[in-house]
Amino acid sequence: MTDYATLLKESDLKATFQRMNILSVIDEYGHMSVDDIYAEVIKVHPSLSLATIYKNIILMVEKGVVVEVPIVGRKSKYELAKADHMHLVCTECGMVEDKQCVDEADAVFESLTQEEQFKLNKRQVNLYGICASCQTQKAS
Amino acid sequence: MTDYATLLKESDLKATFQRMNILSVIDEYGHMSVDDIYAEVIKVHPSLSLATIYKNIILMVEKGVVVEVPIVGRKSKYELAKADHMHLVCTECGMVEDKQCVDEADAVFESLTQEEQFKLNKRQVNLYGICASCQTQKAS
DNA sequence: CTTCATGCAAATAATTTGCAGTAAG
DNA sequence: CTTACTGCAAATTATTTGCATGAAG
Repeated sequence: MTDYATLLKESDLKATFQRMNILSVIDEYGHMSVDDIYAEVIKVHPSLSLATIYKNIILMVEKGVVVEVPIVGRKSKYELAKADHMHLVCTECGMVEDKQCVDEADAVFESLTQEEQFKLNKRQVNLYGICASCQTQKAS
Repeated sequence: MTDYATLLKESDLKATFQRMNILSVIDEYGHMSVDDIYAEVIKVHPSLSLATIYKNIILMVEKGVVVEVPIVGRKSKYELAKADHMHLVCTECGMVEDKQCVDEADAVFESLTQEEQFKLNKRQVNLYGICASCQTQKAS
């Protein structure tokens, strides 16, 4: 994914310099909070305002370009919309890693919710723990 | 669960009127945001302050008495600590319902993370969709 | 051109903190 | 008694909004 302009236009959003910057930062790092995005983006475009990030995150989430990933004990992060997947979340360093969904599990969720007349739209699986890198650091 | 006093003392927290109120409200409704708790609790104890709720939620989460449930597009809710389970979250009305975990899925998560040297501590599964009651309301 | 987006500053909402007064154990 | 907890008000942080200017299509 590099063509953020097309992505934006397909969602009826003008392809501004600012929006493309925001998307590219999210894309590059994978999972970013509003503050993370701001910190990165002003390196390239120092006058880009926090308000613009807030406004655009809200818009892009509405349009489905970007997805919110709420996390225990931290501010939400945002990622580019993509195929359903799970998250490994390190409770030490905050790192978030994508992990492919497991069909077996998905099938179970599907049937579970159907029993209950619940119309399932979106699955969110976050696995919290300590990443390999933080484990070795703690050991030392 | 009714003995909030014991629960608190076991966690080295004084069993104050305020804390027992907060716990009983969470217990009664299942999943409550800070504001929800405040709205309920002042019915019984009108002078109980929001600050007290914030301070205690933080404390009780640290002590493991209460658990944060972060939710897409809304403020986090809190529930009493209990056996691992999943959540059905209605994106219309915000209702959250507990649903028992599925052993098969858990086993998969366990092995998936082990491969990766990730030390898994806590699983969080949120299934977003529309609850039966909101579906019938929309139909009408 | 026309419409929508940006940036700033100001407004609002959310959360945290300090501290004097209370209550729990 | 002693220590920890509460409530209030003030401080901070987070998020939203209004509006004049500027850029996209």
